[in-house]
Amino acid sequence: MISIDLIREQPDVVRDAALRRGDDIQVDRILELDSRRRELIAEGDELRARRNQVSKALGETKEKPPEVLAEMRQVGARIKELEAEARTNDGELQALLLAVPNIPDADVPAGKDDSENVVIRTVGELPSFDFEPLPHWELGENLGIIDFTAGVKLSGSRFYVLKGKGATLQRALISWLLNLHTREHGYEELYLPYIVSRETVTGSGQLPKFADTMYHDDEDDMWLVPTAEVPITNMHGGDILSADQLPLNYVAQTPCFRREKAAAGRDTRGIKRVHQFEKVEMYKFVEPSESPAALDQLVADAEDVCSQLGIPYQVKLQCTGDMGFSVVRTYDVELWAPGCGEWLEVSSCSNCTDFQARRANIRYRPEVGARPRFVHTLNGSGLGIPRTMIAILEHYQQADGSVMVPEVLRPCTGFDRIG
RNA sequence: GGAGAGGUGGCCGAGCGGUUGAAGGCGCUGGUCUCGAAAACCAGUAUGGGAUUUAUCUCAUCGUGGGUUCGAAUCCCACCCUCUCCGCCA
Repeated sequence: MISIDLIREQPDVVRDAALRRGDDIQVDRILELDSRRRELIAEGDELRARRNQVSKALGETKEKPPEVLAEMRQVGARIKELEAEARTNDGELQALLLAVPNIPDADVPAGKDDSENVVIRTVGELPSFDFEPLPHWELGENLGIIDFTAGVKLSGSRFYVLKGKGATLQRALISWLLNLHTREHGYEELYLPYIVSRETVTGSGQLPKFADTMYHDDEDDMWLVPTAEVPITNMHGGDILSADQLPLNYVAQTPCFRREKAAAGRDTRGIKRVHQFEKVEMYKFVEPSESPAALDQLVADAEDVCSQLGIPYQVKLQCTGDMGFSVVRTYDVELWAPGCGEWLEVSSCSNCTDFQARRANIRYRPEVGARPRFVHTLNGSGLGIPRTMIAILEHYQQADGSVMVPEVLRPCTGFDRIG
């Protein structure tokens, strides 16, 4: 959520920023509702002040003049009217404010979709094969480690089963990642609920706008997490942190549940886009002045994973049209998958500045006695597991159909080759 | 799931219709004292909204939402959460 002060002071900046993303927002209506809001508060407060004064006086004497009581009854009724109008007014205002996206950084390239994202750097040589590299869905089936039929049998399309060394490879990858981030990158590990309340899913911004992208339990009104970002953001919801608690760096591995309705028909082969997948998520709560550097660190941590896996990757800066709603700047990290012949987004690292913090009400006190300020939040995958598995399988495949395990994972897998 | 107890400021805890935004204690910050520290003493110490001549004025908030009343932390209703015991269970 953006600050109402910013819209009041610089409506054009906010409007133009939304247009750069391809969103049209109702700035004029927001300003109108905001000024009505203040009128309602002024009148209501005045009446409440009078009522408080009279009630106090009545409390001090035994006299209860009926005409005063009658007048106060009217004042009370008017206050109720004003409160009702304020509720409707604020409801509409809130809804419109929640639809205003964050302001992209000035140097973020304009563009309408991911085709206009800008490659910042490419690291590592694209491998050449003296045989035709296979896509992971063929490798996985040939090796008996990915069973698509079983997934469909159990749950339907976009579900799969990992078997044998495939399942072990995933488990090894997860523990290697968590070890790396906790031991070398300075993150604290969290184990989180995978099913969260409506309040939690609202605090991080998925509700109300993205309700149909999540799985939901009607009976208890609980939601399956689409990313660890949801519970982590709300860990400190409503808190006022002290400056010496910052920065907070968290890492958590969770499954992510996504209905993928909007992507019907896209990426239907393999495990690139599925309804349930594992992800290791990095998350930072920092002081505002620190957030640009924290974003660079997040990207560096994701890149370190790619380098250590020994797979070529590239870093892209998202253009305005591809950026998420709550971010000012996002870098994607993509691993090269020679079998499907494409760069796979395995991490998306974003600076949300105070946008999420404002919504989830996460503040800190810069110094003892100072007014609380909103923190800045950042998140980045480190990494998404299925796509990393794809890159590993396709990059390390051999002419005989087997797959070598990357060096760094071998202590965790206990084997160096699949097949 | 059943029975009971309870949710008050950073924490503990009083209050149970009217000078209570809230006693008292702890903590924290500043000061006095001290070579320094501790102790003691003194002072200060919530968050958010609105107005503003930025000195200040005002409103809201005692789990949440309603209700009663001139007036609610205090009474009534609903919901949420925590704890204890019983049941069930990985």
